[in-house]
Amino acid sequence: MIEHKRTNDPQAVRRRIVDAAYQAFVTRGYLATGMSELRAKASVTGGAMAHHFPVKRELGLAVIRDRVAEAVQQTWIEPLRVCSDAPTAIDRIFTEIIDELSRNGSVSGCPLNNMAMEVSRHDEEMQEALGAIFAAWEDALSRRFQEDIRLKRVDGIRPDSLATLVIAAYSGAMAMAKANQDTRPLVHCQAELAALLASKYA
Amino acid sequence: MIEHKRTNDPQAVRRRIVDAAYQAFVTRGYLATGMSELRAKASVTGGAMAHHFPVKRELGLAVIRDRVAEAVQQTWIEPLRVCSDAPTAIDRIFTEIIDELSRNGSVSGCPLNNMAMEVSRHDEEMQEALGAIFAAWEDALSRRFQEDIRLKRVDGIRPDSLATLVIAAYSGAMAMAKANQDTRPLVHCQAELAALLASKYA
DNA sequence: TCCACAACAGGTCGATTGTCCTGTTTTCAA
DNA sequence: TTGAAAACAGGACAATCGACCTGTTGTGGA
Repeated sequence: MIEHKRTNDPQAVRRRIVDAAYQAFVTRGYLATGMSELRAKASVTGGAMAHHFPVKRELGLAVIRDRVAEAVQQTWIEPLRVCSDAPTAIDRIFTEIIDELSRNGSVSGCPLNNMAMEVSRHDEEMQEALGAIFAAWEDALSRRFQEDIRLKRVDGIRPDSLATLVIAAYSGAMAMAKANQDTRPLVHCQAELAALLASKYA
Repeated sequence: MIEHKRTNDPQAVRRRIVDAAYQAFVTRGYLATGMSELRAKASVTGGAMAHHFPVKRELGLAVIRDRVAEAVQQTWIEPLRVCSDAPTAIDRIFTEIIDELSRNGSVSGCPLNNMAMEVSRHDEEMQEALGAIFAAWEDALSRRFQEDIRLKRVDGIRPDSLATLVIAAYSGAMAMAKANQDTRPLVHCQAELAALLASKYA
């Protein structure tokens, strides 16, 4: 008799599945990733997968709520909080991303944007979850601009629309970089945004 | 005996297929659209479909080269040519798009961006075709800025990176608008880009 | 006129998709 | 200690995917 040792660690199994799904969804895409592929990557059986995520939708929602939101939080919202002002944070974030992309050699795109582009039209609940992350992102950036205004670091800007422009430029540049595997769009946008903000900040 | 009248108009059949595929690919997505769905939409049989497009890849390539390239040409490159200067063209293009989206009530996103985000990582040939369209777009915009410099309408700008920023902002705003079905990101970016360009143009 | 081939009809094919099933093992509360 | 439910194993399931098949009809050149 072969002794089949079961791990029976539901939290760890769930984490393995969501980790594998997050990595696969943002690199290969939600639709392009099959459940069997995820089972293999996460080293879980069909039974375990079905227990934690009976349908693919729920796995997608878990990835969005747990991982994508966290990624935006760490790469954008947190740096915005700790840096001295918005332009410094934005410039640092771009540099960070460009360096990381140069290091591993391939551009997989912005996780939030990737998911949003693919699934938002198909699933209302995912659309809401993704929209909430976009809103939080814009809100954090807009509030940072407002704080800079309050601290007399800048004048004559519209925090809301400027925040939208920065996010749009970042997302768009990421999309272009992903499309032809080239970091140049990000470098260009970093330079232009820096120049734009420098002209506003004294 | 039922008389089955055959149309036998290969060009029209091909056009029907590519039209249906273009519309489906940019609204529902390339992977999410099945061949059977396209057969129904284009009202063609499996035989006709197999004759014109034996594999789905070729249909995707045809859509990119015939329709997506044409869409970018008409919505961006042509207006850039006929308007008095770049800022005017950009502002008009944004207004046009926003109006169109408000009219039909839903945002399906930028055709080029939609296709690029989904398939560029999976297929090298499609990536090249999409990259060429992006390059032509950037080139047209950059050349327009250069011409404005030559005509002494503007000074102290970097045409290349500014062109990248405009395209990235547009693509990103479209993605955000698509994600939560709201034209506001486009309106914000239009305003910010207009302000940015106005400060550069005398 | 005839024939080779393009154009099309209509159905079939294996592979893969996401989902779900029946058992077995572990956990935890009573 | 016992029983119920959670956690997991391993495979089966129908549906759908893209691809491709054989046959028929139209077309244009020799």
